[in-house]
Amino acid sequence: MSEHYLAQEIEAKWQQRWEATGIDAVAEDDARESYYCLVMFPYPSGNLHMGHVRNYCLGDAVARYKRMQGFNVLHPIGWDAFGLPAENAAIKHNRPPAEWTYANIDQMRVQLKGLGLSYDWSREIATCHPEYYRWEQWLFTKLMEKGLAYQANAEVNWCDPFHTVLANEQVVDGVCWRCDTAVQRKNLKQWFIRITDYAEELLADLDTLSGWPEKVVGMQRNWIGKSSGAEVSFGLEDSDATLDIFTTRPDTLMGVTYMAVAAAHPLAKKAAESNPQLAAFLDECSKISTKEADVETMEKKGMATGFNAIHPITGERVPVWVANFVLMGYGTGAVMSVPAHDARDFDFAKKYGLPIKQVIQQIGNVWDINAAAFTETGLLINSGEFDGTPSVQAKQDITAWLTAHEKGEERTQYRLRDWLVSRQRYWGAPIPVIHCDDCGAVAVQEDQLPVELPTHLQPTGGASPLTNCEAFKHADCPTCGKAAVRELDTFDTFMESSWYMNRYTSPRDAGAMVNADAVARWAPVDQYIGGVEHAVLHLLYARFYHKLMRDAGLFTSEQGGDEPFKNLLTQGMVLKDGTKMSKSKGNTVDPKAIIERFGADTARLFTLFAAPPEKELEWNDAAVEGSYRFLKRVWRLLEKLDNDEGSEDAAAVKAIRLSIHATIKKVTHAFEQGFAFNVAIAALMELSNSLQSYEPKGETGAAAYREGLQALATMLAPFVPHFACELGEKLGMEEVAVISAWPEVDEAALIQDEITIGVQVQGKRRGEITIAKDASQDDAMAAAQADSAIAKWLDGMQVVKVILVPGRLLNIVVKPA
RNA sequence: GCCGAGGUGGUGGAACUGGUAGACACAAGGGACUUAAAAUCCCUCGGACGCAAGUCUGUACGGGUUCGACUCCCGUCCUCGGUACCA
Repeated sequence: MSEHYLAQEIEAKWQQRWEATGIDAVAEDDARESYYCLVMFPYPSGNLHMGHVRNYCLGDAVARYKRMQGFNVLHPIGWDAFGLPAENAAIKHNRPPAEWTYANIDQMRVQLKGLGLSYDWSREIATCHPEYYRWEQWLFTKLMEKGLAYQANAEVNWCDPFHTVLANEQVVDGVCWRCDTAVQRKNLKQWFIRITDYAEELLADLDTLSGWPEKVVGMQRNWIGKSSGAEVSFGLEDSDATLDIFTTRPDTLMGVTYMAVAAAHPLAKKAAESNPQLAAFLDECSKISTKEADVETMEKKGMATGFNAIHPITGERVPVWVANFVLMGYGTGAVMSVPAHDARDFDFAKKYGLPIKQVIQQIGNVWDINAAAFTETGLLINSGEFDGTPSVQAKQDITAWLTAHEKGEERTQYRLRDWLVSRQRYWGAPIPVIHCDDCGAVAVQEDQLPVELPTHLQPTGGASPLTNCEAFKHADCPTCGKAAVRELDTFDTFMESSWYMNRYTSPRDAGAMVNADAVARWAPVDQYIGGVEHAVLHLLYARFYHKLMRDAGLFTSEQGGDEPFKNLLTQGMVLKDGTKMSKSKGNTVDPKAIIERFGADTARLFTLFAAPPEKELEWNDAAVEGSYRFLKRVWRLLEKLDNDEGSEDAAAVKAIRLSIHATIKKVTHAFEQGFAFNVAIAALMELSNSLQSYEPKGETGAAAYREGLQALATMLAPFVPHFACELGEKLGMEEVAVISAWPEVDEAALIQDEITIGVQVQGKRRGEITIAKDASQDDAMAAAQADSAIAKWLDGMQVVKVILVPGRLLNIVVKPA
């Protein structure tokens, strides 16, 4: 038996066999317990990149392991097929995005199959199919009925030369990526979904997500950003209008020395009418991108409007300024400024010579208020009747005062904003609305769905081609029948990726968005796996959408749960040269080359071995070959399979069986606790090394060797399924990657009579001793004293304390006698 | 800026609940086999001193807690991800 390991041949053989037997398709009537393993579906960019490979190898390892544990595993795949890159490619190659997208899907499907991933291909979906997005349109019309979808104005990045809206990604250093022109803010009427109505539930249910990484739960909690404070109404001099603001620090209200409003605030616009300098400043403010990072890191600037607000308690006049960091649409577009107790207000006041009035005194210390803002809590000063009150109490007292005088009230505020779902783009799902001059925005009726996107249009880089597509544009008003026009915006692609996990449970259902029985059978997803970059947006929208679907009556809490993903594994990025591998950075590694050279199993093994799943993986071409060499070494273990010459060696058999079963325990633990596959594979390598140096002697010796090889083949199956199946076949086993059961630990094999532990003196390692497994502290101490290497450190010393950590070490604390 | 994560040999990483730092690999160097090469096998491999035995030192940096700290606490620096129109 000296055949070579021929990866390509083996992989083709097993892939054909799996496809022919349809082994990965799940049956609804299967009696086994259900398990739903989901990987984040890919955007069909055309080529599988290493991030995909990592994601899908992790998912496949989990799915295969669960199958081997006896579960009926749903493991589906599909395509997140709408999006900006298709439009960019369409412009570049002068062919419609649909053509490009479908060609990419075909290409990537072949690549995925080449990796030997155990997907149920009969459930494949693509979000650009009308049969898919029609249900998203349907749900949107239901949300309109409930008032959960609405229209409002919002600012976008506008490129004037191209006459188009720019995505944040297309704004580089404040200018358009293609023409280098400074972007402008433009106010457009857009569609929103009221995710803020669900803020409280989205926040509360985070506590139920025990199977999620704490960091993701924390990030979502911060993103939702619940804060309590007060809404305060400032008067306006010579006007009946008020200037309303929200503050989390009503205790600092007496320290307000100016107000700041957004450039787009009506008050700012009004002031600019008679002030050309201010008008120029507002124009300057409109040339900042809408990215939060840009807004927060730019130089803070402002200008007085000439208007004055009236302080609600003192009645004093407070100047109103325009500030470039205050944004219209976040809250009321106005803030109160307390330079003494807010770092940003402090810097702004210093810059423009505005007064700084300290109203909170640090307890037990004198704070130099001219050096820095004091942003913690303390005792009130300079606050009239509130003097001497602690901050916490003052928050309540001042809010109560405002409430009593009808100048404010207690309020809870969320950082979370409503979800803006309309995009001024072509390659997306049409928003199912018709605009009628008489009836306004009317939802398309259910029997008229889907509103199909014309797929033949060619984007030009300017306005969406839908705006010129007469055939699409015109429709009759569903209410009055008059000629009207369709909504020409399309949905944010996060809409499609927010509910695909539920659609997979009944992907071909033509009569409903999801089938409640199928949801009951599979949902929620038992294990979701995807990139950590989705920790907030995608994962928050999907949680929200799941609740929307539940509340639309598509399934009940009992059937589908209140949360879509029970357990979450956020894999780290695949990096090259220390930065995210991405097409736009041109630092991608093509998995194809690795598969062609070493085979899919080597590619799979390496991506799982090179780093723990949740950590970033720094790509290293040279290290891949090591994984290949490991497979070859395992392969050669077959050569000793039928050896049994020599006389039985009970000690060697005991040692190898200990090694086998300790490995089973370790690898199983990796699957059950946190998916440390890199450590699991290292353990399998150690077992392989042990088997390599082991000499099978006699009948029991050969039997132990076979046991070890079979365990190795079985445990390799989730990682390198083709290799494991071939190895298993040569060992006379059933198809290990699909049928065989996961090996069980023989506890008897793990029992050791003697163990070796380290010995420390003063916490420093000075030697080791071999003692009985259950030796007492005195026995261990005696053994240590009998060891000359250790004894010399005890010479002339008095033992103060002895610490025995069972199975680990002995630490002897001494002092000079 | 804000939120989150991370920093351990030349490299990727391991180290259980605070308990022998560097498992398992990669790279490198040396050797065996070979006419030669590939493949394979064996040895060395954090740093300093030392012929060696060994001793000291070492987990980004500075402090602290502890019999004992990569692990816990305080502070600093750096890198990466997200930051609502990339997906």
